[in-house]
Amino acid sequence: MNISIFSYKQNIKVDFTERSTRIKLYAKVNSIMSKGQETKQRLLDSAQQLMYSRSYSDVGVQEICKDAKVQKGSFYHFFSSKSALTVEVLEQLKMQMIESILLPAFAKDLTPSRRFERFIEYAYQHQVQIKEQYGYVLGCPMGNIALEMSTQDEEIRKKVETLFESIFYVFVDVLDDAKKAGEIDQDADTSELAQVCLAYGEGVLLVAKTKNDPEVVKQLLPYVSKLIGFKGQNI
Amino acid sequence: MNISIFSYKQNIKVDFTERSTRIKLYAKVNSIMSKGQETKQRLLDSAQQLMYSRSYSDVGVQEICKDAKVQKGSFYHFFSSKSALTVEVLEQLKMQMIESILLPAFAKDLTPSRRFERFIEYAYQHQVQIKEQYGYVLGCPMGNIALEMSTQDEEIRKKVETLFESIFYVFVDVLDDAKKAGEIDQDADTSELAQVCLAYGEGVLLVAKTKNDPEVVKQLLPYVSKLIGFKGQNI
DNA sequence: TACAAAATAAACTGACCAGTCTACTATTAA
DNA sequence: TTAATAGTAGACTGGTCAGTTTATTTTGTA
Repeated sequence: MNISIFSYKQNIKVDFTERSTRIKLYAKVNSIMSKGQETKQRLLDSAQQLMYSRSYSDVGVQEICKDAKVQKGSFYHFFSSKSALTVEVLEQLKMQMIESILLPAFAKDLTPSRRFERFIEYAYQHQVQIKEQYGYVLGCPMGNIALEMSTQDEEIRKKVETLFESIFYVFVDVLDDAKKAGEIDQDADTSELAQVCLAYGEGVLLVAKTKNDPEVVKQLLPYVSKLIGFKGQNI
Repeated sequence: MNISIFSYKQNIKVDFTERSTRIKLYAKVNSIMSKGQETKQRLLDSAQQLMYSRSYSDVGVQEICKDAKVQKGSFYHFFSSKSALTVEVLEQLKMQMIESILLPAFAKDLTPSRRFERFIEYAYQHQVQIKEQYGYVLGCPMGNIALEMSTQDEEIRKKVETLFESIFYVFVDVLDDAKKAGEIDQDADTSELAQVCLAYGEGVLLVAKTKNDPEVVKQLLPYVSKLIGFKGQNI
């Protein structure tokens, strides 16, 4: 139950709060992690796993502790509340998402439009794997929590909002590249297009989860190129 | 707490399970409703309101009963479970959505592309009103429940899936009209485009809810025309 | 008016909720 | 070695959860 959904490297911090997508790496070796930090990490991993496969409300602190083999006293030693834990889970989720999907997909070895194609393939493969593993398409872990918790927990809502911003900057970066490469209109509003891409991606994952069918991702996500307006392309 | 979110007319059944969007009206006067049926309706309305403004899990049977001024015994007289109630709430939600937004927006007095513009305006105005009323953008009540419950309650997931199908048929209908009118490509796959529209709409509402900002709807939803590929249009 | 069915009231399960508390045991640094 | 700090253990709180049960009242119909 503690295998991470994304392949996960410890303690790599990526800063997307600046528009430039410079990456800062604070390399730390796993073995340096103290016993306490390992316990905390187990709690974060269990919580992430359980909440993603079910929901925030359906997973209790007790169950997270049991899964992580940690006592309740320890839980509240590391986290002030379930909500505070969730905010940290979301941060971890963002790092994993950027590292294991966005950065590889949008690496600059291909043309911007090809990067999008690779992104679509990764997103599809990811949902296929999730369905094999859990029996359900789980969609986007951030979108899921956002819709469930936005009206109930302002800290969580804000956190998801900033996560979306981080992803947004990744899209802006590729779209700016596309503009430079002449793949899209010179007067395209890349900032607005990035928001559009994010929204469409979330929507496709929502529908895929509802239908419990990863093929929805494969079928619908390519339409993102229409949204962006890549020149000379028919999906 | 019992004022419906959508203006609601009783007992009008719209059949969108057939691709033709013929409407069957079973007109029933309110006063014919028996006292028991009124109680049931109060439970449905309270549940809809409370679950939309918060979430499925955060609203308990007890709270629904209190809001509807109904005793727990009565609740379980009308509904076999909270899940069964929710399925009926979803059905009611679909009817209201079709009646108060989709049918008026996509009425055939305008060209298909103009109907979409009207739809966007309605969707935007609706979220503005919701935010005024609750202090929060609540997004799509079906999408919300879908993401929260799809992996936990198969009946609810299936119900949302069929609701999405009903909405899908409405979109197919307009898109077919657009094809006939020559507003889109003659070889456009209207069925696939309808799915794309649905996904994008859900995505935009998800982002709007996350940012708690109805303006997101106004800004992003118009891009749907790019997705559809209306000829000679720049958003 | 009589009677069955529909509806309501309210107390009651047993399980679980997030979070607290106190006592205990490692770990670290002086 | 000592003392402080970090981490762990697990019982416990008051409250809520979905759902049950039994008795009673209201309603429609014959």
